Amino acid sequence: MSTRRDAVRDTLRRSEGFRSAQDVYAEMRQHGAKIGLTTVYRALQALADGGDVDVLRTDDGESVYRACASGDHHHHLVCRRCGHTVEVAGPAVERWAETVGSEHGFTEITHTVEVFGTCASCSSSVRAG
Amino acid sequence: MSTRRDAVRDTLRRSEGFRSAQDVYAEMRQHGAKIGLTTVYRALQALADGGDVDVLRTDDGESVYRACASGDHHHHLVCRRCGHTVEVAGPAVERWAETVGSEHGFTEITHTVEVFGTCASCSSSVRAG
DNA sequence: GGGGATTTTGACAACCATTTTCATTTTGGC
DNA sequence: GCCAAAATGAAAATGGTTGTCAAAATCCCC
Repeated sequence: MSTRRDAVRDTLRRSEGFRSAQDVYAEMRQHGAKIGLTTVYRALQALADGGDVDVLRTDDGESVYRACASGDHHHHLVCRRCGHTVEVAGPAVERWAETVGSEHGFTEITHTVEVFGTCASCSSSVRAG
Repeated sequence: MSTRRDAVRDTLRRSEGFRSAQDVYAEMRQHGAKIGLTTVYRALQALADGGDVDVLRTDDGESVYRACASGDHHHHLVCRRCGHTVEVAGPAVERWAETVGSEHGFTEITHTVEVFGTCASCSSSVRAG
């Protein structure tokens, strides 16, 4: 009985980058899906809790979601113009975080790492335009 | 005429970790300062724009501010229990972000890195309590 | 299938940090 | 002192997100 949740996940999978709850809702409605905003929020949360999608916060405080290919721990390289996202691994960063944390006596160390930039196609279209 | 702004900065300096705008406002009022919430927000923004304070977002979307000792680029090791914060440098991370970005054709690369953990005194008080 | 308990759904209201508005106060220049 | 420009702050607006609660769908045991 998770038709709705599956629909939300599918919508997310079809997207290249991170999408907000409101985005997902609008897109689903546009495609004729009969679903409420509340349910989209709940589905997104459940998906995030279950580790099926990754969440991050934009600079203006919106939560954005993405169905990632890898279930393993990874980070994101996000185009700040078009939102195109590449999943990247960073073993060096993992080790660094762990080291710097324990050097200062911290335990149960976690970290957030996101890399932003302008992707190749966006920088060429800027030059062209 | 930046008495207010200076007062906000001073309040921030007296804090160990990151504080929200509402925190700063409440504390200033408690100490008898005559200042409005709007002004605290404005001062915090100006300070952040000028690079005098660092900003980050909590998991629940609140913006929190900190007057950092170093004006240079650095990251934070934050205790998730008491908020105690240590400024850390990560040259390896800087290089990694730059490398991973250009490998994928991205330019104008920036990054956000935060490390969370439980600090020594918090983990010992948990064991004791 | 039937019936009742349980879960899911979604329209709407409530929340709450943050921003905007706008009238008042303060400041700086002369 | 006087005026224009900037700063201030109380109150209202904003907007993403969450809570409420009644209706609808689903499950489960018979």
